[in-house]
Amino acid sequence: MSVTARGSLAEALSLRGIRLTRQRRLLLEVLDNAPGHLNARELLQAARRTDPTIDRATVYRTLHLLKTGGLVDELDLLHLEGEEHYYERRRTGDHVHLGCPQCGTISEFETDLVLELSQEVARREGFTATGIRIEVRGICKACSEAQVG
Amino acid sequence: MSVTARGSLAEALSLRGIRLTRQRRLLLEVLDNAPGHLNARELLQAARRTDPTIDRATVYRTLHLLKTGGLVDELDLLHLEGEEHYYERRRTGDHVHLGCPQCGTISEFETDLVLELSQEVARREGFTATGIRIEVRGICKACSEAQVG
DNA sequence: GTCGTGAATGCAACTGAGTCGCAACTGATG
DNA sequence: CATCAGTTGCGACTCAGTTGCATTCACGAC
Repeated sequence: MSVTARGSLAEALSLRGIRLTRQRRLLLEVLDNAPGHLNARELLQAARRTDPTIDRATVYRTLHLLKTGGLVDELDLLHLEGEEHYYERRRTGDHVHLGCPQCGTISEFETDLVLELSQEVARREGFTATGIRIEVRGICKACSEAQVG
Repeated sequence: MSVTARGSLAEALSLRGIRLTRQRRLLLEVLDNAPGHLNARELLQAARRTDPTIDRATVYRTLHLLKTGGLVDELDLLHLEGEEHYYERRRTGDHVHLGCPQCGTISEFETDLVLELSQEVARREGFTATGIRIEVRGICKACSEAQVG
């Protein structure tokens, strides 16, 4: 349950010579345990439930750190939920975000096509992908079934 | 060269019962003739070269209209060039944006994998894609060649 | 052509995400 | 435990994007 128990994020930080402060540990924990995608405001709110003194600027600075370190991915989820950015822990399996504007649901989908795409980009363009973001907008199964009957 | 000559955007608007005002015609023309991707501020600046009285609010309202009408796609280009959104005319061929943080170049890449992806999403999830956005971050050919020698 | 009307515009004030400078504090290291 | 560069909290700031409202305009009816 704690980040230090799971290890990787905190370890990755200290490996990069980044100081592990109380605030960073807390933010990592919140990100790790979040059920869905969080934006900066939600991350701040959640963190303040544990440490009410943590500041907005710290959240932004930490997110920036995690982004450039490749530990967290920044998404906007097709602006289905708002204009802000959302953040998620970077995982090993690349995945696609599916957003349905009708019900507002964001789901995830894993497919080898993501890997194939980065390979094709490398083969045909000589472009070495370090990160890939795929967001699909459309009508989810539940909504299309509800529409038909 | 003019939007009305090319037709589709302006036509598509009037088909939807959307009034074709002087300002909208101008914005469509600018978008159509733009060499790369424009953000709202750049679009405003470019439009003001022709009509100095056009307002920021009109630009945002028009972009919103074009987005929801599916005539324009909104991108953030992995925030390589800034935190704002960028806009491009929606075309028939789906394409992928390749962004290189080292040189700041955004290039485009067409591949059947985009179509395959939307088909796989439909087959495996029952999700009917209406729009798809793929942004790849990585090292472009020029930069990796420059690095090696 | 001109008229009437609802839609669109310009303007100015506002909201809220994200940034920055700085003084106070603190985690890692010896 | 002393040191100090890196980090935090704070408050002020920037700027993208929105909104309410009075004025203007596109466009169909006549």
